[in-house]
Amino acid sequence: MQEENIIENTKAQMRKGSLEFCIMLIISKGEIYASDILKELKKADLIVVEGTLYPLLSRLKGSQLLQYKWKESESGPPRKYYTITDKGEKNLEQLKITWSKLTKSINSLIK
Amino acid sequence: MQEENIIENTKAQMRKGSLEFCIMLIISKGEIYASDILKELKKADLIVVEGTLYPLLSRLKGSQLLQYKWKESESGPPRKYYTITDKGEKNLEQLKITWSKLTKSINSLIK
DNA sequence: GTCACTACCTTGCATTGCAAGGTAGTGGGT
DNA sequence: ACCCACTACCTTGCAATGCAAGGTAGTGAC
Repeated sequence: MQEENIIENTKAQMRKGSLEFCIMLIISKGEIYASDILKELKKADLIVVEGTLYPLLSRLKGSQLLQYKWKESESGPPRKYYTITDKGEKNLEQLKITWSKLTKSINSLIK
Repeated sequence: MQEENIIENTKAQMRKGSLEFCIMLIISKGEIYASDILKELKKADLIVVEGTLYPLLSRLKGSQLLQYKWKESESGPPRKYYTITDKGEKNLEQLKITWSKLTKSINSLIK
């Protein structure tokens, strides 16, 4: 770890911590494919790269929280469109609760 | 990763992400030693173990965000009491901003 | 002197984000 | 027919780091 980058590093850690949660949130809003997930994350100031996203999507698929369908693109190679499963929805509800508790805990530490 | 423990795992990741931040917050409130930091974290529902805390404190010390003084205990071995440095305070202010932005981003995804 | 307790710290493993590099489909220009 | 740019998918290898487990040492009670 570079001495200069402590803040950047901790920032990155915070982001990492909520990554799965954020991705589940995005996909829960409707079918979407990887590149557009990256764009959504970027819009929310949560920088993520391909090498992070693809393995993560595979993991979530492997845990049956997500599923995908291949769809043709109008221009370019076909895309994997991800959607959330019932199991995924249930998990996501739990994660929302967890997130809410965590933010409460930390906000109480800040005060 | 065990299939059963997806929620626990993601919960753990969320906790990890904010660990450094939380520890800095706790120490910024006044000098404290490792075992009491663990108790504070537990009170805030942020479970951490020794094997995590000690290396982290060393890292933060190495980055000059923290400093410590040895103090005798009334019963038992001496303790390392940690305090935050000026550099640490500045970092912590940055981290508070980062945290605030992150929660806003994620809360906007939740809606 | 031994035991219990507290407090410090280290080792080795597993997870995982990420930079970098790889494969392949589509379509436009020549 | 060929190449090139673009998009989209995925993998490899490295480095960071949380954690279980185990280790060292000071204090005081019996």
